[in-house]
Amino acid sequence: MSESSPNKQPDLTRHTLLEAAFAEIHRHGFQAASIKQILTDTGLSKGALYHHFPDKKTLGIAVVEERVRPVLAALMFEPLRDAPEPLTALREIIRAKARTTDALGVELGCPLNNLMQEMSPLDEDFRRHLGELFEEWVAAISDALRRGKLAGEVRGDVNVRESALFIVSALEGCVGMSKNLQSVKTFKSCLAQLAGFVESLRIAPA
Amino acid sequence: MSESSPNKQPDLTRHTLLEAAFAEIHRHGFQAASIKQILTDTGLSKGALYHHFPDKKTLGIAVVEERVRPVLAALMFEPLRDAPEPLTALREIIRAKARTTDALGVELGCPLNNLMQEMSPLDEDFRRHLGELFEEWVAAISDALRRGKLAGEVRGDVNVRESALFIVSALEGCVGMSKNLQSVKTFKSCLAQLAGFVESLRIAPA
Amino acid sequence: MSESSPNKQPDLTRHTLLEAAFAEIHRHGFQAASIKQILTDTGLSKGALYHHFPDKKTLGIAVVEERVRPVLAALMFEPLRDAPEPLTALREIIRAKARTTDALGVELGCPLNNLMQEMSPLDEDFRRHLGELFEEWVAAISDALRRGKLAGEVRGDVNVRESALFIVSALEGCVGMSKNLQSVKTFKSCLAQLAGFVESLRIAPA
Amino acid sequence: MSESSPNKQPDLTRHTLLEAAFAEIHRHGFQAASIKQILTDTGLSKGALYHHFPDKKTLGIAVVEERVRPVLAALMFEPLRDAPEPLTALREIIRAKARTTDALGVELGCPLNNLMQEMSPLDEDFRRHLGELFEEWVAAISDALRRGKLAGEVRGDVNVRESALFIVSALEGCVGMSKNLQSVKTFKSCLAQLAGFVESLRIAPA
DNA sequence: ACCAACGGGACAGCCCGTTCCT
DNA sequence: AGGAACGGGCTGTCCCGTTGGT
Repeated sequence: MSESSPNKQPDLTRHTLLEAAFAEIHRHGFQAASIKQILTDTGLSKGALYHHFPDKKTLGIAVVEERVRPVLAALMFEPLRDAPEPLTALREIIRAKARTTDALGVELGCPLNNLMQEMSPLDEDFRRHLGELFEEWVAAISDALRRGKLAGEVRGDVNVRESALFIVSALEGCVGMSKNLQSVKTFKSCLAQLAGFVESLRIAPA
Repeated sequence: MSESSPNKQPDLTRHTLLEAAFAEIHRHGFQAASIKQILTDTGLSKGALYHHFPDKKTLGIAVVEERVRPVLAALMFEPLRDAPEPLTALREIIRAKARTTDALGVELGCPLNNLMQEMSPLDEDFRRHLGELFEEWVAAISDALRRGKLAGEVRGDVNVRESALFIVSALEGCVGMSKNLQSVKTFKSCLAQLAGFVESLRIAPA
Repeated sequence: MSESSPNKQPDLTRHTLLEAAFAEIHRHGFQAASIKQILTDTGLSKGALYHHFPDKKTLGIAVVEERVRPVLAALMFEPLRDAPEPLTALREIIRAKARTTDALGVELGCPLNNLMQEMSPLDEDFRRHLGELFEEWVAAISDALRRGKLAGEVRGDVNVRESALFIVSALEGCVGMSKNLQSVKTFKSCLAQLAGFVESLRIAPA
Repeated sequence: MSESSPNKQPDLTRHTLLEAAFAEIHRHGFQAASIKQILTDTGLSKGALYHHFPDKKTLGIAVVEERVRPVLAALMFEPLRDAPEPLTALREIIRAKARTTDALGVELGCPLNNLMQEMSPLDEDFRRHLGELFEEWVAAISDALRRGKLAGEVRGDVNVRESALFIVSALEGCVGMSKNLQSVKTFKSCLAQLAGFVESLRIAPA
């Protein structure tokens, strides 16, 4: 007790900032994201923000690591980790994505993809962090396909790494396309094609 | 004080501005593109630019219409127009893209895709112009697949529109992915997968 | 014949410019008046304007001399010139002003007054031209009062010059006040008071 | 890089800005008032100003409310408030105004009147704030005249509201006129006429 | 007499980061 | 830990005037 006036929950403040920064960046991109807007949204002040993050760039990278990564992991990596039928699991993830995406999701697109598109050519640090996350994603799918082969689910002639790369690329392409067309419907039909591609990797049932 | 003299080739000035604006936008995105930089690059003045374009946005849209569109048409639309074997032509376009793309092309990505990712959620006018161009692209491929069906080149059960959408989406996804990874090699292997998908639409040879 | 392409009616062009400049200055003041807007309104180009007027300031002074002065003379000076009963004529001018002024007249105020308020402290040339016009006005009323004295219409103890100054000042004050309040009604009641003041200069009827 | 230190007296900074803005606006009008000049005059920075006022317009209105209004109240409203002989007090205010006005006062005119002339037709917010202040002034004089009637100082047939309107209008007209002619002398003789008008409202002494 | 093209400067708005204080 | 005050720079817009041509 009698800890003086400062906030007792610095972690909460940090979390609040991260969340608002994520939303602002998601909406406007990193460069156009306004520090002032984040502050207004949170009701905090410059002092709070610059106490937790030395500058805007560090904040941005923290958003990637602490906000984007966990969500991606929960949605894309975990479900594949121990799936007994990895290929089927992958297909179901894609179908789930198609089902759960709504107008807002289509409007703003994938945060990871947005940031990569914008920042990769501009800043090496951003590129490294984003690239690592992307590689993890590809690796998760590669692993799934590899395990699928061992389980007799995936065709033996499939190039695991290249297929995984293509799947992620095509998925991001579908998100981007639907963002531009602002159409949930085309997003779903596009993902259906991707699910078809995934199925084409399966060993034909006797 | 002004020692200048009116240009006899205003169209050239306009073209010069468009070209420099394209390069600047391609490198930094539209919002971060600097008018001043464009002026420095071209050696022209504020007055010159303001004479040809009322504001930055109009300049940006002019870049889309007068600089991005023609290139895209030449590379992607024209070769499909009268091809006797449309599916093969499409596959060759993809392969050609893979061959001709170098480090710079990978570094900056596809101008159309970049602009769509950045501007579609922010500005309705941009979205409309970019969306139209995108739709033309999809239509060009749809037509090709349709003609391929009539020519007995494409399988009858192929959903023409959906396939075309997916092909363009995946292509843009591949470009974006390689931009992020800054890797020409992965770009090519990713396009190879796409070429494989295209081939999967072909009627199996007897 | 065969006079080549230039406009056959340069005076018309000049007049057109003067008229548009008057309107633009009336609406926004001299400094905020936009050359470009005048050009847009007239459909003419920079070349035309700068052929007839060396710069914006000269244009502004020409508006005063060639557009404001004649109107003021017709409305305020002429009716007093040869009036047999000058004081009554003056009162009638004020009443006529009250009758004929509508919402638009109240909205923008008196062009002469507006320009004097804005430009007198800023530019000596403007001040001189506007001051001369103002003095003419005062002189016209002074003359009327003087002639009214000789005709036994105006009291002998009236300070002719001071009264004239006050009448013009109060008139401009009424215009300005009503412009601010955007009220035609108060303009009229204010002018009624002024008419009352003018009447107070009359010799009391026996 | 910044070697600055936060001010301990933010109110002083705000006051300084307001004062400099008042002077700049008084001299050049609102639209032509230069933010940069205000900053130079005060030795403050863009950031300081932007911290206290969101934009130029807000600054301008704050000048009206916090700088113009109090002065006007002290000079024009207060002396009338509890005066036992309101009409005499009003006359004395006018005479005092004539005595205390010097070349500078004549050169720049009345801040309230200047702003009303310039901004009323251009901006509704300005018009509202300025109009309210103006109405307060008219109300102060109306009250005085009304109380004068009760005290047997003012004639019973005087239209209180209209007379008050006219007095303020004529006063502003006199200020404007003298500003244009840059003449202190004519200002005083003009005010003398106004004082005469005020006296004409008095009940003739038995 | 009139025009398109262009020069160059100024302005308000906005932004990110820093410093002192509590 | 958090807040208010402030620095200083940059951007797009816009504007007035000039020049070679027709």
